[in-house]
Amino acid sequence: MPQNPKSAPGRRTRQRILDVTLALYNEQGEPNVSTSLIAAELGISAGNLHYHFRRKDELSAALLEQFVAELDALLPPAGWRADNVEDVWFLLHLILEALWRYRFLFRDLSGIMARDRRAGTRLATVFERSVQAARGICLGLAERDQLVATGVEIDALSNNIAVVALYWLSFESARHPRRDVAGAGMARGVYQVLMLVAPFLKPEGRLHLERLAQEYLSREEGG
Amino acid sequence: MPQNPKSAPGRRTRQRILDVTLALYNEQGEPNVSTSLIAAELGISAGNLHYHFRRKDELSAALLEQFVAELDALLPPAGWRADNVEDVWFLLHLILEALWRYRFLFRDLSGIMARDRRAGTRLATVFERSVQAARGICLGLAERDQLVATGVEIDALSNNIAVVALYWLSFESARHPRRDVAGAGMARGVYQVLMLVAPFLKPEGRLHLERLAQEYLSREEGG
DNA sequence: GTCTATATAGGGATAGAC
DNA sequence: GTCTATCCCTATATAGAC
Repeated sequence: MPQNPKSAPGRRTRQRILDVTLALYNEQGEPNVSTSLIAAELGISAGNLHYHFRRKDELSAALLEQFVAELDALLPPAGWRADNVEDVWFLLHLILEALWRYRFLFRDLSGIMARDRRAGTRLATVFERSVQAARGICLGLAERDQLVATGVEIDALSNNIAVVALYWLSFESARHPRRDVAGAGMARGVYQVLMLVAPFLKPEGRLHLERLAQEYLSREEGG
Repeated sequence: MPQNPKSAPGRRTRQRILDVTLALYNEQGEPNVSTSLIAAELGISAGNLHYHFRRKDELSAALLEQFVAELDALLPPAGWRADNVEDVWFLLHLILEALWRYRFLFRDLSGIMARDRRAGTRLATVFERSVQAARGICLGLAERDQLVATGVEIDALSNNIAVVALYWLSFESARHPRRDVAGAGMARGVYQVLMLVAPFLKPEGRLHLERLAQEYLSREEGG
């Protein structure tokens, strides 16, 4: 693709800033990262940084937008129903990857919401959609006679799926400071979520899941 | 109780500072609360505040100690086993109350750990003990033939109990910004945790639990 | 678009009087 | 123990040259 030497570098700089900022936020937490640090890390001046993003919260807001966009693309639409356990597995894996990439957001959730009300609404929407996706998993498997549960149970289960999926990585890194959580942590997260569903599966599906799980976990923890 | 007018006011001031700081941290997040704000809120000078706590992190650390102490007193000892579902219910309720009182900690978990390694270790220990307490619930009910699950299932279940118990309140307040989460939120949290255990209970215990749950939830949401 | 230099604010922390 | 006054530093943000 041809690149206009006038405009293309600008776009790339903007994106480079976003990338580096995301990395720093994830490492040290948004409140602990100063604009000067970001600029230094990029090898540009603070002034230049402010040319691209006038204020720090514009930068943070842009990252939040990226996150919401990525998760929005991943989360299935409103009426969606899961087909089978393998699909659920794969979907969960993609979602946990996205959560890991933007894990800084989960550090100061209420702080973000307190400072910027629009951001809060945005996050609340994503959370709500997550619960709905979880419902889609349960209802889909129920409609295909793979899962048996009452309405009340599905309600509770959907909530618990969302909580474990969203917070598993935070939980793991809090529990094991200075351990690299990324790879095995995500596999384990998917596993934990599916173990929520397992008790409601019919015996054959449950066995199938357990076999999948063991294989998956050993592969991830070995590699 | 007789109070020495020389020493008693000092002790009370120190505690008043801790109380007000805790409230502000919970409302606005630790990084967003300045020492001057704390002093203003208390109606004392910044200098006086620094007389009691030389540096801000000493203040934060003191609050963390309070939290660990309170939770430590609540969490059952290592070899503990649950007797019945009612006890579990009550225990969970007390724990969620403590988590709610110190909810600011759950905003910037990794930030806290990054800044102060001792604090991180401290929190990791509490998390670990929470998982062990969850195991104590499962194993206790299993030993009394109220619960049926394999070792693998109990492992996964213990982790999930801990995650939901620890993060439920964060989840709820992120999902419903500007709603008062305290009362109904805690009841709902206990309910969600017990719904994790329910599928592994024997039929009679499960029914018993469901009846308890409905009653409890309606009471809390009504009042 | 990028730099250097600078303004301005705010927060943490100290000194010394009362 | 408490106050007032003040210092120092860091961080955000701006101005203007290149």
